[in-house]
Amino acid sequence: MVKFSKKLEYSLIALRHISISEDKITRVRDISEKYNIPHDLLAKIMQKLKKECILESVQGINGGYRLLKKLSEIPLFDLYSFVESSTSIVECMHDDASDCYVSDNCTIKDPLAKMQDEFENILKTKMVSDFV
Amino acid sequence: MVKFSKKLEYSLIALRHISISEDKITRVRDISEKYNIPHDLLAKIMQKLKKECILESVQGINGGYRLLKKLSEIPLFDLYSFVESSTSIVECMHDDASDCYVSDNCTIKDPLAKMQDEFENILKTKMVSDFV
DNA sequence: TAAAATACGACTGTATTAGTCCTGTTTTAT
DNA sequence: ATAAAACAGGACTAATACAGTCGTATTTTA
Ligand code: SF4
Ligand code: SF4
Repeated sequence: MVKFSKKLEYSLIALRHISISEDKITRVRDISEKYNIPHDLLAKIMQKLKKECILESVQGINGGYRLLKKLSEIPLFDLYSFVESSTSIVECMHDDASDCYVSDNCTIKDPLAKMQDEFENILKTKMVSDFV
Repeated sequence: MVKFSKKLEYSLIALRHISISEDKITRVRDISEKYNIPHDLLAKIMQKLKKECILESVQGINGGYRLLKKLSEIPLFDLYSFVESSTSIVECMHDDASDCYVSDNCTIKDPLAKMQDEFENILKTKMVSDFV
């Protein structure tokens, strides 16, 4: 199936929300309550985005998150690859070795590789700001 | 995650194989053995493709499958929608009602819908013959 | 009439995603 | 000081979807 994960959707929603509240520090709880997103899950996504230098965090009782980049400078592909466990449309294109037992006689690898490129290009072309 | 199902890959491999063997009737076993695809699983995929008028079947001891269409006349999208349970990249775009609890406040539906169109256009543009 | 093929529903196993829980650290207001 | 409220993060559980198996029936031919 070709389907985005909730994590990716939640990232988009959260980044959009933070970008709108401008300078102000935004709490995870503000976002999770407004959009009915599970707090703990969203929190971990934000932590991940911090590690990837998209957000910065402030701890403590008045803490929260703030944007480090403009949404127009974040390709959707980045978000996608940060958040998803794999970015390949088929098993054999993962970074680690393939263990597909068809592989040796597989006749469709090359065309699929091209399609993967097309898909990725869409993700690389679109910026997070396109979702605001 | 954005990933094709094995069913779709097996369909492509099988259709390619049948198209190469021209007129001859092809048994499921021929294909499953050659490409290490589980026989029973492939059999059900072929049954599905028969229902969708891509293949015709002959029962009995010399039975098997034969192509009804040219591969260049079968969009990948058709195969995709026959074989996958859902064709939408997010939950709320399924045919049946959405039960995403973000939905009411969701800010990203429209851009995602456009992206879905782009993805589908790739699938509609490519023909199964492009994988031969 | 036995063998070998398709037909098909029900079932099981497995992988991934989604969500929860628990404990820790940091900062601030009181 | 210290309690409250925020981030930090690992471990766990639950839900879902995919992949594969099994059993039985039907069809056809040698
Ligand atoms: S079937 Fe072919 S394309 Fe698919 S995972 Fe295996 S080797 Fe790759
Ligand atoms: S979060 Fe928004 S885009 Fe995603 S499924 Fe829910 S309503 Fe649709």
